[in-house]
Amino acid sequence: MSGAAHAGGAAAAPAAADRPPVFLLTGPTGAGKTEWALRLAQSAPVEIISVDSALVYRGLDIGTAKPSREVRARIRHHLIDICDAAESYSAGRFLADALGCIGDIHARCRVPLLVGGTMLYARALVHGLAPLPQAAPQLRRELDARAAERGWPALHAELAGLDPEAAARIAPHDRQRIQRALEVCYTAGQPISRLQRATVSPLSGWRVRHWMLAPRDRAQLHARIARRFDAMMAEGFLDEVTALRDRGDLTVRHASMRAVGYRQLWAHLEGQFTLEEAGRRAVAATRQLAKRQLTWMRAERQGEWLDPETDPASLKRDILHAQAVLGF
RNA sequence: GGCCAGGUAGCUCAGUUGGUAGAGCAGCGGACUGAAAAUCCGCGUGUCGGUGGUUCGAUUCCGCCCCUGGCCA
Repeated sequence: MSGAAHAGGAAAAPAAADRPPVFLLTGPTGAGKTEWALRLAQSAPVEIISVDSALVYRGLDIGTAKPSREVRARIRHHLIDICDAAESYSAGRFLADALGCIGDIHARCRVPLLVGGTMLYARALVHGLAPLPQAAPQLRRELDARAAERGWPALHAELAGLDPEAAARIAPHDRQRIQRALEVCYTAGQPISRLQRATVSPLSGWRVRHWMLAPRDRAQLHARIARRFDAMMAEGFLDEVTALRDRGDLTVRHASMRAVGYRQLWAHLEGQFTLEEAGRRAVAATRQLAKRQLTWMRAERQGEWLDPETDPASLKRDILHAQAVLGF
């Protein structure tokens, strides 16, 4: 794994102030992360690395609120449009990609600013990811078939026999985690719970500043989410989803088409409900996503809460100060 | 104006043969190690439209009033 080079013990790491700097900006969807990061990037020597599981897909632009080509031409962005919508990106790929980008940016004597709301990715970056086997599509299909016949609780019971520790913390109906745990047990020949103990933080050798952007109250965030969805529809979100569906090779099972908004508009195109109903559901799903993101954020003790009203320019000095370290 | 059907949680509705009520959705809290914008776990007090009456007791039965929809004038 490419992160191994940076995963050395803390004893070997240089003093905190001398470590290469990495900035991370997370927040719930609709909090204004992109806008805030761009304003900071106007005046500071940063390059942005997207921490977002949907921005990686080409063709998902309007519904993901992807920064425009013009903006990206002005300020360098990474990990956007790197996959086809039929591909399946992953936390593991993200970690390897992000670490690669960070190294490149440092080599240019610039400061990496990681921005996004995919909290699993952000956690993988800050707290690490165990060296686990990749997804095994064929095995997943087999497990799906068995679950369809016997139900997920039966597979959960099977997991309890192989890896009691993992089974104890996974709910009997949590199909995704049961499937993953069994997949790892079968392909690695070891329980996932044991392999996970080998997790190390890839950023321990670097100096991480983690900002968490969130509006003061939830109602404000909900209002922004509703407004943003209306704006997306006005920009042609439905046409975007129609075009993706017309490709013919995508289904609701693809990760890209499970994204908030895409999934609901797709269902509308399938005739499952009216456009109005699809819109209501899409907005509700977005609010639920924001709530889950806030749960991750509250659990993250190493982040600094940042009010959206904070002027990004006021943090420019922190970036410049950090950049000076790279000169050594 | 007359007749009929409704008015119960933020929304859509169920229910109580009279002992003050519960589903789905929404919302809120939580979990989270290669699908994560995913997946899963937990949380249900609301003048049962208003008001009078019958009753030990009314959201439930009766009267009147208000509101909504439909039909008839």
